[in-house]
Amino acid sequence: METVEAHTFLSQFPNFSYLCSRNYDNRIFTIMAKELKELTPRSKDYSQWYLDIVTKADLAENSAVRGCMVIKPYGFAIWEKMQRQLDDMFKETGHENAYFPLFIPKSYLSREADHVEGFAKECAVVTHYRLKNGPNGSGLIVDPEAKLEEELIVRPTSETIIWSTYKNWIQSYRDLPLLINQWANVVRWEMRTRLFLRTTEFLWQEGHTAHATQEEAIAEAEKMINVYADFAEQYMAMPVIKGHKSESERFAGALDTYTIEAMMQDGKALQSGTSHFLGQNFAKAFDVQFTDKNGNRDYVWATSWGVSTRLMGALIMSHSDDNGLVLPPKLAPYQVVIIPIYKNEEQLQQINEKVAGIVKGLKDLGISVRYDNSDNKKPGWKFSEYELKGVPVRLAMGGRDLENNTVEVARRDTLTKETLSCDGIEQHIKALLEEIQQNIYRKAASFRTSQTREVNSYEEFKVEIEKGGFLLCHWDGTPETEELIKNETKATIRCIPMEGDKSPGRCMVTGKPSPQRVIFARAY
RNA sequence: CGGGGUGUAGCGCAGUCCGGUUAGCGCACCUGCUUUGGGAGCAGGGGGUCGCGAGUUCGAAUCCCGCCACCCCGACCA
Repeated sequence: METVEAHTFLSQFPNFSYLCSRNYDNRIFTIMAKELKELTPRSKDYSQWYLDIVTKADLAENSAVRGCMVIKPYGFAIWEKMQRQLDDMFKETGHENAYFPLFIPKSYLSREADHVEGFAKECAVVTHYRLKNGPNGSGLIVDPEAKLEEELIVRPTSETIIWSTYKNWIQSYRDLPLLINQWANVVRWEMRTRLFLRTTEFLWQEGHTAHATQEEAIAEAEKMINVYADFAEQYMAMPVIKGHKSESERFAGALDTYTIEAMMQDGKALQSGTSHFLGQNFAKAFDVQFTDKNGNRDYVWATSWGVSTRLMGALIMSHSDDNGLVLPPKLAPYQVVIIPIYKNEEQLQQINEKVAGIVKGLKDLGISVRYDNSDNKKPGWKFSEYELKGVPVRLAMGGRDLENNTVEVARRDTLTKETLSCDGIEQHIKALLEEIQQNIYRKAASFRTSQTREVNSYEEFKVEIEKGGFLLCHWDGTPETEELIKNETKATIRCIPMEGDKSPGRCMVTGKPSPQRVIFARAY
């Protein structure tokens, strides 16, 4: 794929300049610009559209916040919907929320060998606790007198601080299982960032559980990957494949990592959530033992699992089209927007009255609705605005509708519209929202199916991987073969699927036996 | 850390090679009138240390030197 400068790209495809913002922030978002180019079927000469979701942090041109992002109110409303739903699902599965410190003493991080190796390279470190005025008015400087005895790490993930706390919480089998979730921000100083998908600071939830037995911990890890898959499919309308990570793609410190993998509209894979079986590694590193029913001491068994604001990127990249966002009704901050079309104040009053009844009817059915009768924007402007924001259903009411007792109903997913009677419109819209939710999912699922294929030889693989999508192949299970394929094709094993065809075969590279096909793809 | 590129109005850009009126254009913003069923039209208006510093010159956005910032590609990664 050719390389295109972000601004050049955006000037060619101006309706994707919703990746820019207007009047808030002057940075272009180069997120996905190259990839989204493939998704741009047409182009209108709009030059200033923006999507009120996110801006890249621009704090005094400070490179220290490079790769961070500011989520604007509308974007955060989407995140809140996701967060609330996930939180409900965690609670239904017996988890409780708690909050742990942002700072982790450096020594904690080094307790678990694999863990430190995985994260040490990308940690933000606090070394001092005070500033002072520099000599000759040179401004604020770090006070060299205020050096910390032990540096503090800004958490890249919270295993270490949480397990050092669990040590004090767990004495007996009666304290188990311990099922805790934390909503928090974490920092990973990646060399290269991508908006939403890999920001330096991000919001996420991390669950950390402790169990009396290995079986119970494994069951927990599986349970949570299923929760994530349900959320992705039922709420985000994004089909995912559940599976195990290969050894080399595993979380630092885990014995097994479960993942859900989604396919974006450019055919690339996005790891959308992970759940880890940690064995007794952290229990041993932090000396968390309990006494069982028989009076024996043993280390507890652990899991951790998380999803992040990356899911917002996944949502955008799964469904968006040339007119902007397409939100599944279950996650839309408002599911219906109503726009009046009027020639004068008197007519607006009539429409206001008519619409009030519809708004009430919709709200009674649990549908979130916004009536935008602001008079500083024209109807056409509003139409485009709410399309950009991905509002699933738009109603328009004007003079003609007043006379005929009708309303115009437009759906975002298909961009079609029809004029319907106001009688029973609320029930119709309720059904329509469900239909849109399903249709978005169907569309994504059939796309994924069309981009997934079995490949049996490495020669064929090298050709097919260039076309994108998921390739189902036999692999001999060794890190060496995996590494070879990655180096030669940039494709990685996304997962070893938990479901589907499990017939054995022979590795496409080495010819050695393979128990089942695994998914290869290029990934974000 | 390597390779490439870019800094000019709130945003997107032209102008730089080849120095020369008061630095332009589109969008956005403000005012007025007409409009309102897919991002309105016309008229008028406001807004600039040309990334920063030093130099060459009668004269620098433009040439030279130094610095800074940001973006893309790669290594790394959720």
